[in-house]
Amino acid sequence: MKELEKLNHSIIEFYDKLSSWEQSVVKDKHLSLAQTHTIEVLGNHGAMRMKELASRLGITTGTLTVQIDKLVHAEFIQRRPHHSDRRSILVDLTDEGQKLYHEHDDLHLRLTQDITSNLDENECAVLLKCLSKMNTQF
Amino acid sequence: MKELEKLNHSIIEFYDKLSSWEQSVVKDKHLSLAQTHTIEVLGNHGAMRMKELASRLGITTGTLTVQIDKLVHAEFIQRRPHHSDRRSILVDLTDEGQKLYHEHDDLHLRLTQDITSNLDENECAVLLKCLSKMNTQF
DNA sequence: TTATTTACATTGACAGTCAAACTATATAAA
DNA sequence: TTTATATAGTTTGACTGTCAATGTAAATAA
Repeated sequence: MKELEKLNHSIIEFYDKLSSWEQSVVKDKHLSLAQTHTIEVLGNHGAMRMKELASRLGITTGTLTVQIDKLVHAEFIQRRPHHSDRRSILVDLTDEGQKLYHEHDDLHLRLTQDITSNLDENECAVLLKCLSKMNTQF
Repeated sequence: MKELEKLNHSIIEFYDKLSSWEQSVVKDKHLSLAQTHTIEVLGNHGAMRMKELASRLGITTGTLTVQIDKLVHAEFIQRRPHHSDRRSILVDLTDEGQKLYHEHDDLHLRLTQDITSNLDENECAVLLKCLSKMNTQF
């Protein structure tokens, strides 16, 4: 039980620190957290409908519409018609958006490299296994 | 290098899932994420000055003032004079606020229990060690 | 053909946020 | 001591992100 509490505390601390890191990273650029997250999801999963994107982001389509308007205006995102459903719209990254996504992804990778620099090979392997198991268990 | 990318991806996924979980937890109650976080920090560290609390939350004192106003009104937080500096104000949880904090903390503990249920004893130990190292490395 | 459902957009009303200006107190300099 | 500067917290104005409710067009079911 005591061990579980330590683990719980460590997870919360880890989450907080990641959160601060992300905040400071986006503040350095001229992007908001919400916009970055939108670009992140599109970069990870590719073009998708508004409905699906909103669901992945955990926001309503109304909110997303406004969000996408801004990102289209900033030329990071483009709207395309859906091939079979004329009600739907496909949202996708532009080349500029892709570039931004990869820049951000690189920052993440560098962070991961930094914070795992004190872990040995076995620890890294176990950590990855634990994270995978936890992610499926969520 | 490939292993590092997997780790990076797992960390991002873990962070996203924790984020969604927290969002849904606070939505179930009638509290905002920001308010919950404020109560969390005060519960973890005890009474502190506005300045320090704002810094820990990563917001300005102006923003915090408004936030605390609401939480004082909701009777989860109280303002107290600072013993030696009359410019400063100590912010602290009320009994009601403490109760709320423990409720939230319990939810976190239960989540940790859930997501680690498929890890064996050794994995848990290594995970804790990795998280601790990563937290100090940040 | 009509009714219902679905996808997205629009609007109005709030939180949360910051930067800048303000007040009161503390600290340093003259 | 008196004055200047720095610090803690508050207030205000502007902006973003958010939802709920409503609207519009297209798809699907009756």
